[in-house]
Amino acid sequence: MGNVADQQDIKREKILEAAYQQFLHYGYSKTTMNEIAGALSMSKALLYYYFPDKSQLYIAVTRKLADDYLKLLDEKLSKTGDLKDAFVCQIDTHHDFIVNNYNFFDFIRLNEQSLPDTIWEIVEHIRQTEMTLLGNAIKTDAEKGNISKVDNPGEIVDLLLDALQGVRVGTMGYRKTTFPKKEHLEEIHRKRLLLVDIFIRGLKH
Amino acid sequence: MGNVADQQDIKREKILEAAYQQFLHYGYSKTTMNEIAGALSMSKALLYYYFPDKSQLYIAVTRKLADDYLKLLDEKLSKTGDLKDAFVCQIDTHHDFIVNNYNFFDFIRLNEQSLPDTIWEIVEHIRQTEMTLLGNAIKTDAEKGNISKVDNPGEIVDLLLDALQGVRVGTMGYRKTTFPKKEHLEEIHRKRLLLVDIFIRGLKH
DNA sequence: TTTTTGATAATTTTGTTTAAAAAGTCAGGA
DNA sequence: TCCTGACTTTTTAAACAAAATTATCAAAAA
Repeated sequence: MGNVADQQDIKREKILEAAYQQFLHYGYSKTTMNEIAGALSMSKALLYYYFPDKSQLYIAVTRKLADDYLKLLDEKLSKTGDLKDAFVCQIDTHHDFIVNNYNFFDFIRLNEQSLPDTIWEIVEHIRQTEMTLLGNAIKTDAEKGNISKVDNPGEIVDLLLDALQGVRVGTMGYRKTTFPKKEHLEEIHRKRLLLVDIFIRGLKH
Repeated sequence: MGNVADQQDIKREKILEAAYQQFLHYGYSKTTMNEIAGALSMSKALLYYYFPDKSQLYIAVTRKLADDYLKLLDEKLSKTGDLKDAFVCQIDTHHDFIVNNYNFFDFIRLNEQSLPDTIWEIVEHIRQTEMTLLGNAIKTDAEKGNISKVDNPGEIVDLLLDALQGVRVGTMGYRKTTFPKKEHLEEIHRKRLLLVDIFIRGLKH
C-alpha cells in the first residue's frame, strides 16, 4: 500500500504537472499561483505547503524536464552506431526539446541577466551530461579506429557544443536577445547538422 | 590651399577623434556632449552644427572604426600564405580590434536589445566584407588543390564565423549578456584557434 | 556667407508616490 | 498531517515631479 511519503510524492508530481502545463501555456510571469491551484481544485496555500515559493516550483519543474530530456538522450544514444550518428542524435533530441517546450522557457528568456544560480546549475548539468555521453561516443569511435586518437575527448565535445551554440546566435543575425526566436529554430537545426558533418571529417585521419 | 569643404572635413575628423577618446574612456551614456565639446575647447552647439545628434556622432565614430579595421584586415590578409594562415589572421586581427576598443562598445553591450539599424548595418557590413575576403581565400586554396572543391565558399565561411561566435558565447558559461566579458577574451581567442584547426582539417581531402 | 556661441526649449532620466495585483503567511478546521 | 479562508507583505505599474542632458535658435564673430 502507498504510505504517507508516497502520497506526498504523488501530490507533488500532480502539482508539478499542472504547473508545467500553466507555465508552458502562459509563461512564468503570466501564470499566478492562484491559477495553478485552481487547475488542481486546491487552495493556493496548499501549494506553499509543498513548495517554498513560486520560483522553487518553477525550478522543480525545470529540473524534472531536464532529467526527462537527459534520460531520453541516453536511451537514444545507446542505439546509435558511429560518432556522426551520435552527434546528429544529440542535435535532433535537443532541437525537439527546445521546440516542444518553447513557451516554458520564457522565464529564462526574460530574466537572462539575473537568473537564479539553480537554473544555471541545471543548464550546466545538462551540458556536463551531454559532454560525458558524447565524450564516450568519441572514445568508442577512436578505439574502433574510425577517427584519429584524441588526447582529450571532453575538450573536443565542449568545443563542438560551443560551435553549435554559435550557429544559433549567428543565425539570429547578431540581433536581439541571446535566446533563439521560434522562426529561427529550423535554420539553426539545419546549419548545425552541416557543421557537425565538417567537424567530424576534421577529426578523421 | 585647403578650401572650405576641406576645413569642414578636418574639423569633423577632430570631433570624431575627440568623441572616440571620450567614448572609449567613459562609455556612451557617461560622456556628455558638453564634455566632448570641452575636450575640443568649443561650444556644445558647434557639435550640433557638424552632427545631427549624439547617436549619429557615435555611429560616425563606429563607422570610421569599422573601416579602419577592415582596411587593416585586408592588408594583413593579402600577405598570408595558405587558408589556415588567413583564418588565424582574421581571428587575431578581430581579437585585437575588440580588446583595444572594449570600452567603446559599451553602448552596444547595454543596448543590445534596441540598437539603431545603422549599427546593425555596420556589423553586417563587417561580416559581409570578412566573408568576401575569407571566401576568396578559400577559393584560392581550392584552386591550389590544398582543400577539396567547395560549391559555396560563402556558406562555409558563414558557418565558420557562426561557430567562432559560439565559442565566444559558450566560453561565457551561458551566463549573462551576449557580449563577452573582458576576462574571457583570451580564452575565446585560444578556443577559436583550436576550432579553426579542426575545421580546416575537415575541409581537406 | 560660414562658423561659433550663450541662452533657452525640449526631452530623457531618475526618483517618489500611490493603488492594484500577486505572492506569501498563519491560525485554526478536518 | 493535510488543507483552507482570511490576512499581511511584497511586487508591479502608472502617474507625477525634479534634475540632468540633449537639442535648438537667434544673434554675434570671423
